[in-house]
Amino acid sequence: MPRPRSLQPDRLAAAAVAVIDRAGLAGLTMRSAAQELGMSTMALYRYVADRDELELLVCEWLLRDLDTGPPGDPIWTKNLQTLCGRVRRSLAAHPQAVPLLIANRQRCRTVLRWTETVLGVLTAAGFDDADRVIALRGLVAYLYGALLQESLGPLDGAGTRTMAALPAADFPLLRATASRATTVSAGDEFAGGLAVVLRGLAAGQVSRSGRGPGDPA
Amino acid sequence: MPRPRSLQPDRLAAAAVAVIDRAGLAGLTMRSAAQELGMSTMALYRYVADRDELELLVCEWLLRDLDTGPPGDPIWTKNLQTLCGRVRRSLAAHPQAVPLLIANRQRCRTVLRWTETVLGVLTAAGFDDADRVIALRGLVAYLYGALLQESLGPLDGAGTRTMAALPAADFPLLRATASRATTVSAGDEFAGGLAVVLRGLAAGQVSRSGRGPGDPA
DNA sequence: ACCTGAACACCGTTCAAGT
DNA sequence: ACCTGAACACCGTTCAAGT
Repeated sequence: MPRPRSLQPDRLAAAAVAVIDRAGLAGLTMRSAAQELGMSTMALYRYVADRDELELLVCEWLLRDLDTGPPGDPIWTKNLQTLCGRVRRSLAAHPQAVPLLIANRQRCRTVLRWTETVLGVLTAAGFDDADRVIALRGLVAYLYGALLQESLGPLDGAGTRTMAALPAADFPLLRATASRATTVSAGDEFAGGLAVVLRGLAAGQVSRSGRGPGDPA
Repeated sequence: MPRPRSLQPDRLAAAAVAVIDRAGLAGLTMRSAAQELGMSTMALYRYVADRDELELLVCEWLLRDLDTGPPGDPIWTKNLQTLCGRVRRSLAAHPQAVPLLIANRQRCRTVLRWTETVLGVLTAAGFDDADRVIALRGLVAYLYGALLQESLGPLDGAGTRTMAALPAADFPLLRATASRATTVSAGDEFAGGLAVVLRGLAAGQVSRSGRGPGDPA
């Protein structure tokens, strides 16, 4: 006697995100997600093959409203700014989920569509071949790093306060900068760093040196 | 009858890193680290209070040879390039440990000393107040993001190959870029992206706009 | 077909016991 | 003091059973 499915995948993802928001990423388990839905743990396996698939479902759910279309501004750096800002906006309400998105970035279809659009902007701006690879990876490295910093250690968080209390003799600049940091908003920090990267991209072709600074001499 | 300690903290950290290199970050457990040393699991708790402290020990061990002194080049961007390259070099042999370092970045003394030196370079270059905060956080965001990308998805890794096999109709640029990416070395990628950020920093004062692109309108 | 609960092999950590 | 092993409360997942 077949019963109808009691769950939409959307509800499962939303429940998992609710757990993350309340208990952190470490608090998300198959058991806690099931409990959030009032189901047995094993019932989840009707909807996802394993925990990995649940994480992917969460990523798609987080980005469900992400506009991956080209912004269409005549200035290409402005388009990249908009595209990065949209991702940040999608995650703003769920900062603790950021590491989960980064881990699943290469399998999440929405991320792939977003990346295709970013590449369209870069291509129209004249980037090609290895330069386009480096421009994309550099931009995305900043985006992930910035979102991760916001997620793990907000500027007004405990880590910053700890640094502001460091011994002045050993860490004078770190102390001063950490104190000042508490007055910089997360939005200004993100926008300011992104402006640096975009100015660097606009300033010319990217490097094509043979050896990186971290490579063996 | 007191027995002498059978272990130096260094040996514990080295054993934990050996496990990470062999079995990945998920493979590091109190049990696996103890087994690597031929001790009982609980013996480790003579040397660290908990798993968190073991992770911190690993971070300090990974950076034990990191030179945190100012490079002393007359060109300040070159100094930042050197300082970032040193960190990358310290982690080159242990890529799987990168997420662990990022998670512990605010408690690791070596990271703090490195940051103090970076701030010295930025200060000498004329950065101050909020601009210095944003320059530091932007540079570090790139550094963490780039190391994380190298750690989680190397340019010649499975994720890139998957993207290169995407349907050409939906992802033409992503396909082409992923194919091209396999021919870009990790060192060139890191150096190229870093050059973008440094060029952006050198190009002028950082942004002081009131609202970020990911903030609510 | 959908859902459940017991069970298995893990995990970090507490605690009492051995030398 | 240093180290051990059993035990507890977790975890993801397998499997047999219920409706």
